[in-house]
Amino acid sequence: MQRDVQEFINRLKSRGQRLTRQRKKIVEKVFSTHGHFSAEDLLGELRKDGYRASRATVYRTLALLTDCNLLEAIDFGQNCQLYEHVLGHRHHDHLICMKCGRVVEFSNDVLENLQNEISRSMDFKPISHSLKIYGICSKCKRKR
Amino acid sequence: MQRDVQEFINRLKSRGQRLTRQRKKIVEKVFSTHGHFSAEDLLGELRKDGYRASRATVYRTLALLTDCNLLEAIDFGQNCQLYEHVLGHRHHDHLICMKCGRVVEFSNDVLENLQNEISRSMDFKPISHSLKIYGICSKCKRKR
DNA sequence: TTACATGCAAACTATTTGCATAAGC
DNA sequence: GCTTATGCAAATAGTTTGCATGTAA
Repeated sequence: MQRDVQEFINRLKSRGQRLTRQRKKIVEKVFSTHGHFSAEDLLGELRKDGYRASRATVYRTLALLTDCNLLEAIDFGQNCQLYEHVLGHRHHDHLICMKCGRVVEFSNDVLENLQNEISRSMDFKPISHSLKIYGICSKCKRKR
Repeated sequence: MQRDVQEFINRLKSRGQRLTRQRKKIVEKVFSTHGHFSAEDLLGELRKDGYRASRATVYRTLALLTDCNLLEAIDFGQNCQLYEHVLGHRHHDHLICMKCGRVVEFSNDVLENLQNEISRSMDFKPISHSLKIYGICSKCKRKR
């Protein structure tokens, strides 16, 4: 958390951009939150703290953090853009429960390597990827 | 193409729904088009043919086709919902060029099996998945 | 002091919906 | 003729933008 905030300040400086009151508050909130969150979630959290930042500034700051590679934007489809921390979190993919919406992370090196191999065999230079497996999570399976 | 249209008619009937002039025209266009297309692309194609169907009907018919499992809706992120045929097309994943936007399909059984294994090892019942690998395609690599 | 950031409200994009009218079966 | 589908225009949701004003450095 402190490290992320510090890193944000560094990257802002190196870009000649400013650390405003709003950015500071937003970034602190972003990095004290865990898991995936949306712009609207974040705005709600800020308001709950009695802090009012404009919706536009929240969106602009999320874009800035993504651009600085401190946040990753993950598209969970149709108007569902979520964000997650980058620093200290290795790359992972997602299992998404179609019943309860729960998102579970996983990572697997064999899978990563295989994807790279496949890409190369198609003369394609892989840079990043997104894998989402949809199905039924353990809790929901048991409920049936 | 004829098979898809026929299948659509069958599924409509079994649902007690009607084959309207608009649906017929839209479905013919959908299945004579290859590759990925958006609702707006489709509407444009229809208009180019001098045929005017309302935007609402195009959206409603695409949803119907998806519901009938004749089309698959693939989310290419942020306001980029594309569709592709299902019948006669085995499951595949996508390589997406970050330079030119070209989309190349691939499929790999080892990859599929591995995903299923991983899911099971996490007590998750996989139903479907979406894998997109972003990078630079062969043409764009050569251009550099 | 001056360039950059904010807040507001309006614009935008893709999509959905309510309702009167049209048309399959 | 009854019920489903269409077309329109308005609504929606999430996000972006123009511009006057505020503020960090």
